[in-house]
Amino acid sequence: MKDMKRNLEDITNKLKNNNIRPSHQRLKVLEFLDNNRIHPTVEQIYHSLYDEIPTLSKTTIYNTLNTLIEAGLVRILTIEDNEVRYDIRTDTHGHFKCKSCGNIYDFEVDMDLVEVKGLNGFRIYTKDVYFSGICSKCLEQEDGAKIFDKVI
Amino acid sequence: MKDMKRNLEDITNKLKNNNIRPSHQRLKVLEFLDNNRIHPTVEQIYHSLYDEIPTLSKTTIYNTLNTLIEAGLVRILTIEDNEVRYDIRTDTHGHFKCKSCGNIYDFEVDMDLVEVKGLNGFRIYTKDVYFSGICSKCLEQEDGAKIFDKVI
DNA sequence: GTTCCTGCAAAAGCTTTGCAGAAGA
DNA sequence: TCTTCTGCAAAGCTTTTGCAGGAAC
Repeated sequence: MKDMKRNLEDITNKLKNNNIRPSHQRLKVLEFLDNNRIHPTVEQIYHSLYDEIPTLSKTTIYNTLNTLIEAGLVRILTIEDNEVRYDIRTDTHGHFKCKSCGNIYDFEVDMDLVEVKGLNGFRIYTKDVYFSGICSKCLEQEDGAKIFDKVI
Repeated sequence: MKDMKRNLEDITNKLKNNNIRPSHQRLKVLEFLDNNRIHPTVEQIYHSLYDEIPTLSKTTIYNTLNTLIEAGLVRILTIEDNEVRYDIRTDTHGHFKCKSCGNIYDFEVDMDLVEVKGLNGFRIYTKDVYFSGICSKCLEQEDGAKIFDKVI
């Protein structure tokens, strides 16, 4: 288990290695993404850091995220209409959105095994998989059929 | 090959079966989506129909699309940030976006064969697959390496 | 006649831009 | 000192809402 100091050092180096100045705000944003794997929106990041940095502005969150995306340290998730989310995991993995609680879960998927027809001669750079439904926690708490009726 | 009249009749029935009044605007929007499988944006639909219906408003496009989505006749594609697209195909299929020409291609994918880890006990309703890269046409036209440098 | 639809204008959100002062190298 | 970063205010876009007139049933 990493201690906080070590973690901060890692994040600082991550930024330095990509020629991004490790400003306080940038460190905090990247640290938040690293510690909270919830695929947050700009609003969530802003709200979470606001107590700690009362002078923080949303512009800075946008600036920082765009910088991190350009450097390949973060990627955008366009899971659903009108909610842009950000993910610190940049390797290929799937996302599941629960229609009941709204949480987004990561899952592992081996896309190399997927059979695809109609892309002969295409060069593929990125592969994304997005599922939606009801997560196990929500299914335990409520009657599944009731939820089904609610969301459809 | 279907003639135009027959096609219009089909579309009218499709609306009627879903308790949606087959107004002129709605017919034209659905017809456009059916004839042009380009996963258009609101802007594209509006622009394409404007010549034919000069009184058309974007509000109507939005209203119509939301009605069609609610009825399950159309679905939203959230392929990339800040461009919402609409698809008349509602069965499971993949989408490929070419980073060079921007076109979106459909492809067939058998998601039942995909091995997934981490979703035990989850109920899955929808499965979406989104790839990006360079399409075969663009690869033929230009040197692949050059395009690669350009988009990365 | 009654219900539903269209489209204008305005409002509401989210994201970007311009820029001046602050911070960092 | 010089470059880069932050954050306020304003602008730019996309989408939604309120509503009055019009169309469909």
